[in-house]
Amino acid sequence: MSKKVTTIKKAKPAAKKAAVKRSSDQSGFFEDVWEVVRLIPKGRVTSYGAIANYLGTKLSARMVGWAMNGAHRVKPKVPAHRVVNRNGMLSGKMHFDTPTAMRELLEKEKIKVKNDTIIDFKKHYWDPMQELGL
DNA sequence: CTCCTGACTCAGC
DNA sequence: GGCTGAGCCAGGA
Repeated sequence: MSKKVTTIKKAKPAAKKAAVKRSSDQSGFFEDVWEVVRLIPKGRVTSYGAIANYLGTKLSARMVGWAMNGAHRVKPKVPAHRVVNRNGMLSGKMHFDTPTAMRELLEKEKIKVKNDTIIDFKKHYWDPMQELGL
């Protein structure tokens, strides 16, 4: 059975934003992700794989996105809008308050976004290992 | 405790 | 060159 197939669900409900339990904030892994994301300079973007690789979990870029899931409830604001998939597509825009919030924020950073995809993504690409120094 | 899903990515067809 | 399948880890039901 495997997966659910490729039918990508676009219209996804806002889901529950409540149910916020700050009990498991010791994940460590999550904090690391948020920290790296917060280190992303303005006008720069990075991919999940880059962060995952920097953390050493390159084999699981998913976890990075998972960490973002909690980024909404973290105290310091996490520029999740600067984190996109390796394609530069705003995959997580649907998880923002509004589907256009991510694009608005990116455009505010002088980053061109077209069709939910960052133009010249490679140019705005910010590698934590390269900038932070492995 | 078990099963599944999930903001990804790579490899295979 | 686009789509399918499988792998990864962690948290929620």
